[in-house]
Amino acid sequence: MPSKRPVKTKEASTEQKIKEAARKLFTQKGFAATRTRDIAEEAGINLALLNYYFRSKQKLFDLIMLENFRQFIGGISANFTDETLTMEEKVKKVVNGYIDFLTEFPDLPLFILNEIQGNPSALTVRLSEELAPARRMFFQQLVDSKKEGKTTLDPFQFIANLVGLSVFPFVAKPLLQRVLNVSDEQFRAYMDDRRTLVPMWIGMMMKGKP
Amino acid sequence: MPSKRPVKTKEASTEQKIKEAARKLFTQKGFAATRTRDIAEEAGINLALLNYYFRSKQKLFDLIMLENFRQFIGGISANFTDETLTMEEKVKKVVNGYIDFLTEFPDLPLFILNEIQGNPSALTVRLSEELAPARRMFFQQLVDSKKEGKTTLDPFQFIANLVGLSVFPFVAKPLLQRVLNVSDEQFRAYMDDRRTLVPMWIGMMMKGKP
DNA sequence: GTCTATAAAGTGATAGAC
DNA sequence: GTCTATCACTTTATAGAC
Repeated sequence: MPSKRPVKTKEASTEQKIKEAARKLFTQKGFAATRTRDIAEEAGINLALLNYYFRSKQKLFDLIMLENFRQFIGGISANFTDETLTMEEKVKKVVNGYIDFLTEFPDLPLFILNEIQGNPSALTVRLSEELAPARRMFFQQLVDSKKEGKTTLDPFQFIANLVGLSVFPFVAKPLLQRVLNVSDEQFRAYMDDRRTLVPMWIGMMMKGKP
Repeated sequence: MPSKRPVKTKEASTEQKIKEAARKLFTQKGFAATRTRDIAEEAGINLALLNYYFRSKQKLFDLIMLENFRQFIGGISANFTDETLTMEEKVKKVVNGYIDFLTEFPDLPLFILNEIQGNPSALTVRLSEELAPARRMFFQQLVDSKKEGKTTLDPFQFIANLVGLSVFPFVAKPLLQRVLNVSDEQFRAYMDDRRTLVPMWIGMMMKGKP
C-alpha cells in the first residue's frame, strides 16, 4: 500500500496522472467499456502501477464516481441554501452555474445519469442525503411563494423544468448538433443565450396561464 | 445460417426470444456491460443459439440499436411532417407521443444518447437523414410563424425546449424520484399533467417576453 | 516506485453429438 | 434446431526482479 507521495511536485504525480486518465475514460465510456490498459496508456504509465496505487479497477472507479457526483451537486446545492437570495435570483444563479460547469465538463451529466440508472440504491442514497438541506429549503421557499399567490407550480414540475431546460441541451448536445446542423461554436452561443432565456421562461411558467 | 423460421407460432420463436432478451439488456446496460451469457439466460436458451441465429454479439447489437433508433424517431417524424397541423397542434401531438412512448420504454432515450455520444459518426448520420424531411418542414413552418410575427424564438431553442421538457424527465427519472422522494405512481401522474402543461409552456415561450 | 512476466478468471465464438 | 464441451483470446490482477 502506498503510504508516501512521490517526491516531485512540479509535474503531476503518477497517482494523479492515473486518476486523471481514469476520470477521462470512465466518464466518457463508462466502467465496462474502459480497460485498465487504456487508462495506463492514457496516463503514460505501466499497467501494474494502477493496481499498486488503487488496488483494483473497481476501487479506482468508485473514487472517480464519488468525486464526479460531489462536483456535480456541489455548486447547485450551495446556490439553493443561500438564504439571502429570492427564488428568482436562485434560478438565475443555478442556470448560470450549470451552463458554466457543463461547458467545461460536458460528459458529466450523462455519466451520472447512467450511474444512477445502473445503481438504483448504491450512491443515490448518499447523493440524496447530501442534497437534503437544499431540497428542504427550496420546498419551504416554494410553499411560501404559493401562499403569497406568486405561483401555482408544483415543486416537482419546477425542478423538472429547471434541470430539463438547463442540463438537457448538454446531454443531448451531439444529437441536437447533428439533427439541427449546429457547429460547436454555434452551440456555445446558443447556450450563452440561454443564460437569460431560461430564467425568463421559468419566470413565465411560475406565473401560470398566459 | 438459419434459413427457416421455427415451426411453432403460438409462443415466441427462439429467434424472437433472443432478440427481446438482447433488447432488454443492451438497452438497460449498454453493449460492453452486457455478456452474451446474460442474454442467453434471460432468453432461457443456450448460449450457442445466439451465435447460430445472429452470428455475433456485435451483429445482434447493431440490429437492436437500429430498431431502437427507428422506433424512437418514427412517431416524432410522422407528427412533424403532417401538413394539416398547425404548430400548436404539432407540439401537443409530439409531447403526448413522447410521454406515451417513454412511459412504455423508459430506458430508450438514455440508451440512444449514450450511443450517439459513443459513435459520433456511425448511426447518427443515418438518423439525421431519416429526420431530414421533418426538420425541413418544421423549419419552414417556424420561419413562416416568424414572418407573421407569431414568434421570435430560434428553431434550435425551440427544439431544445420541446425535447428537454418532454424527454428529460424520463431520462432523469431515477434521479428526480430519489431526490424529490416521488413514487412510481406519482411520477406517472406528474407526467400525465405535463401532457397539457408542456404545450401550454411552449406556447408562452413562443410568444416571448411576458 | 516502476518494470516484465505470468497467473487467474472471464468472455465470445465454434465444433460436433444428438 | 438445440445442446455440451471446449477453444482462443482478452482482461484484471499479482509476483518478483530491479
